[in-house]
Amino acid sequence: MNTSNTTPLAKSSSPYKNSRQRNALLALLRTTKSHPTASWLYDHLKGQFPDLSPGTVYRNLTILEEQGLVLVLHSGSTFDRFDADTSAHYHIICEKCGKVEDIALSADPAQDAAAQAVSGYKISSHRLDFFGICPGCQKSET
Amino acid sequence: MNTSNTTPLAKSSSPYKNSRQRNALLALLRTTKSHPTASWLYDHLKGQFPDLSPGTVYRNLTILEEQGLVLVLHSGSTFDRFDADTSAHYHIICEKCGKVEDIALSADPAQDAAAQAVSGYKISSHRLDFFGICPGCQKSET
DNA sequence: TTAATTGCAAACGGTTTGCCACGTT
DNA sequence: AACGTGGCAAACCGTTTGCAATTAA
Repeated sequence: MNTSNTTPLAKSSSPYKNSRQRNALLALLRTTKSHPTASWLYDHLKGQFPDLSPGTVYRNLTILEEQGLVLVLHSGSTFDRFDADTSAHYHIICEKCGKVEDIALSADPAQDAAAQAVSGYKISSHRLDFFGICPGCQKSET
Repeated sequence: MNTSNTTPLAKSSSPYKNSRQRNALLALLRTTKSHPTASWLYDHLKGQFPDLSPGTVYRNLTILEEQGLVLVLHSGSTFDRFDADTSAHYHIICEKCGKVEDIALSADPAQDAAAQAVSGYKISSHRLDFFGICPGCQKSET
């Protein structure tokens, strides 16, 4: 048996330390339902952290995602959006202004079992996104 | 009434010409269900068009999408995938190897009406993607 | 004291674009 | 002839990364 005190810490693969920037980032993301972009988060955190760099925002978003505290939305643009609401819910995306909103349709967890049966995949999740024109953009349509 | 023969062609905003490269691109995309990337398409077309450039592939994929002949899949990677099957169908994505497959679940068009009623959006489509581990990757899991 | 985190700046990589010659109509 | 298209190369832009200094534990 191993009697030394140099025993490798069993799978302590993520020894995160506390970070003011990361805490503020998560707090900010939790104040909004607008599914902001990294650049929006960066701009809004600069008030608190004048020397903030984009790299810090991206690194921390990655960590928060690993921790399961944040979801990344690949909404179809060239940039990603982020969501601190990790409960099962669906989104609706405006094809004109690019806005991403939650949609009040209850998520159906049974879908995963059906998909698993049909595909042989081990399903972990699904996403359902609707595309259309939001009420505001409908008014101003040409 | 307008008797001149310089009448602007009413909204002829897309006077596409025929193009060997674009025809071959669509033909190639129609031969596969693997939802290939632009780079895969580029590599496979180089045989026919040794001087082919990536720009041509991207420009033509954009045109084919405008024409409704090709769908762009934002599967969560840094790059997009393309699908010449424009019928309503859903996808399943392997989180390990990145493969994208069609899933044999019938699409439900009624979803759009429900979403429209609940959101006030004018819905045009929805996408449903499942995430999980494919049979092949399950075997080789650590 | 150890190691995670930060800011900075440079690099990355998929995609887009300007330019001019070529192909299609 | 008119104009969409192709090839080439440079630009673009959101994101990632290497590095030395800072900060958390």
